[in-house]
Amino acid sequence: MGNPKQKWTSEEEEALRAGVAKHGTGKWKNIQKDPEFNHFLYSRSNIDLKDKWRNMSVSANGQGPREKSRTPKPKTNTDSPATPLAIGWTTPGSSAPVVADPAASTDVQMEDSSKCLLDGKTASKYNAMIYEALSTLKDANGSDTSAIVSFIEKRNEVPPNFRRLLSSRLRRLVAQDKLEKVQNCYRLRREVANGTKAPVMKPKEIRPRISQVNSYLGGTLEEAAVSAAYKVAEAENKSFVAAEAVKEAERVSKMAEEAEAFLQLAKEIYDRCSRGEVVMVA
DNA sequence: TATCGGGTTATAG
DNA sequence: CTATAACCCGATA
Repeated sequence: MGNPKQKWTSEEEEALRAGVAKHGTGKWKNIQKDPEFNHFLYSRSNIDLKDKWRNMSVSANGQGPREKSRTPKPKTNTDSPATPLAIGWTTPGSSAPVVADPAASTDVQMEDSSKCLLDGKTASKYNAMIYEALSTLKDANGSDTSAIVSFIEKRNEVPPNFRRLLSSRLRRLVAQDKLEKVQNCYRLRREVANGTKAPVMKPKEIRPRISQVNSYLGGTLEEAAVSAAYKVAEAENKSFVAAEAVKEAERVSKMAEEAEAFLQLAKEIYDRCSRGEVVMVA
């Protein structure tokens, strides 16, 4: 009766992946409680996390462990091309060298203005910091930029132009209805009472992109496997290494989504510049 | 209590 | 119909 089966959003999947990378597999309750991920996973139980992780592992493996003896699928796998791709993973809080991405062609046609913007990984890292900050300093009216900056600066090493960077992120999140802005303060916005689903965007929109990206990469397994192995080192799970490598592919699709939004921001800045306004871009 | 693995139901193709 | 994703349940430490 009251079970319309709530599908997992990509934000939730991302949070789960990050959580596993941070805490390790099996620490489902820890991940769920972690303030860094709770904002995404508050509506999921630790059991849900476990089940979801199992499902993701299965689909990443091609076939699998979770199948007794059904129709054997001699599916001709779609792995052939090889495109160089660098994958760098940094857990929030530790400063590790982030490998610069080779100007991922996200198919968006625009003359220039591809530089000076964040890549997907960095962006979601900052997003996580923002959520952590806002959920920790629980201010009913929200927190202003300065408060957020100082909170994050206390816990993480941040670049010198971080304040400006943060402003961009905040504006982005507000535009996505993830945050609420009242006067100069920002505060979390959790979507309550989701009848069938209250998505800010339909997953159908980005699905095609995923296949697009999937074909874009392919022979990145060497690089990906290395970083993936590092990522789940504490999880010491042998079969998951390959699975994680594939997971990185889906992560790239997030980048496409982010890039799209950044374009919007860039446009805005360009707009203001052409209007004679002086905009500093660090 | 949290985790795990098998089982069940809902949904997409 | 089948295959898969989300959810459920009992066993176990």
